[in-house]
Amino acid sequence: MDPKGPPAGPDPQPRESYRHGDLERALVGAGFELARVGGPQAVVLREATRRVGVSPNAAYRHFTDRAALLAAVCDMALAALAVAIEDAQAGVAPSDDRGEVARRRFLAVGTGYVSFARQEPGLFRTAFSVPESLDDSDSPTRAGRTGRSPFRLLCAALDDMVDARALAPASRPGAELLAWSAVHGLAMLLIDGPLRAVDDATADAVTQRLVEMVDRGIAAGQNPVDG
Amino acid sequence: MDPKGPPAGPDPQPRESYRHGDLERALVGAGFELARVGGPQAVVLREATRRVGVSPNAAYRHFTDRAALLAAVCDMALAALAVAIEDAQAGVAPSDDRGEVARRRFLAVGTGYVSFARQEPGLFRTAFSVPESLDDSDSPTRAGRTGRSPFRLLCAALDDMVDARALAPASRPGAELLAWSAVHGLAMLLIDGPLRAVDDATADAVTQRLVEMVDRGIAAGQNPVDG
DNA sequence: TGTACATCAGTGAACGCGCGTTCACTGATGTAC
DNA sequence: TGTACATCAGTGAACGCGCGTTCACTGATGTAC
Repeated sequence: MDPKGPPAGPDPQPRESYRHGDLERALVGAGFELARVGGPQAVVLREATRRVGVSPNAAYRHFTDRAALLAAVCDMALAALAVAIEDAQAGVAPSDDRGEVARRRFLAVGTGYVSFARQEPGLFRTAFSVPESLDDSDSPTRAGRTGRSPFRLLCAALDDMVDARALAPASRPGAELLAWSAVHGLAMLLIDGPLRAVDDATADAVTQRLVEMVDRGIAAGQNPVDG
Repeated sequence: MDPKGPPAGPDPQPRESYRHGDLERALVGAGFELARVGGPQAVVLREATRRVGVSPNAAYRHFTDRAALLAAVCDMALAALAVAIEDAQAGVAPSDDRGEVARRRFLAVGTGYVSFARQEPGLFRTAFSVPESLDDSDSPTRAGRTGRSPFRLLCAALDDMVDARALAPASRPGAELLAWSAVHGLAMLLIDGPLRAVDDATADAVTQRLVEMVDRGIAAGQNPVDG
């Protein structure tokens, strides 16, 4: 509740709010909680300062404006998504069949993605609220434990499938966009759209079918994949 | 610019704004234009009344609050999307191969959907901004020329494929969700996401690949489709 | 056909709200001597 | 080790904005007699 900053002062009693210590990080954290509950719209500069116990204008020492704060929160949400994907991938059982492992790790990107969207819809919406190119998305602030952004995790999984001969090299270019579209669309329909009311079991079943559809359909038409 | 209402008055000069005639429709129309430019957030009640040339509170004669106006605009956006899909389907060349026609009409749902999203991103976002179940989406205000909502057009296209033996009956249940997810996700990535900067040719190519992926992948794994 | 009247779609003014942002300031901190 | 001082992260008050919404009202319209 009261995390000490790096310079561990010899001061036992709370120093009120003056000279906060790490206000920037605290504001991003407060914004992250706001985003978790209410999505990007809920990331209100004044409310973030209120929660940290600081006057509204103090935020301007660390962010040029509200958009800069939101961008920082967005990066944090992307990092949380990346961790969720990594966790899902970590659950893939090892096997001697290298191709099968690569395929399962690829499917885990999709299931982890959708499951994060369902568990943290506010963060998910926030992660995609700042319209920036995700091509240069390898900023460490947007990455998970392996230092990869969600997009890079997807690309790596596809590359591994090619390496393991579970996907024809001819099918690889652009495949990340197809897979991403499918999974992203399902996530949106589940959290904001007509499927937002379905129970977990149904959502899981649809997700499973979807990632299998992608797996089947991603192979280029004229080049059947060697299994 | 000055469309006469149904009761064609014998009054040649504009009657200013008093007794508007069809203020409800005019407000929805103004809201529609606002949504077209700026999405659901831009549907501001005061701005709509301003454009119609009426005092802000006049809107409350026809809508209980802003949310009601937005819902009406949302329905209109859904109807516009339905028309776009119908137009795309109308472009499918006739053929003796009934299965091929059914498949092409199915693919046209996807291409029409994505192309509408690209051409009218504000309306597209607005169409999905009001979180309501789309299962009961056959309200005429949300339908296109054939009286079907976008979701119903998709379902009908899939049903036709089954009828024409272009899709195995076992693959039909739930297929609409898989197809919709893929196409919806691509639309979102193209208008709000990392693909918003790509040129038309690239967008069309990715769209084409995506709908083909869906077409290939939608067949249930254990039941290969007879084609 | 003419008149009295109820209806109700509009007006004009005002409200409270919370926002983002700016201003001049204050006082604890760390450094140079 | 002690002191003067520059730095700069915070304060407190205020701004203008545009929003959604409510109030008491007004006056054109259509209807009953």
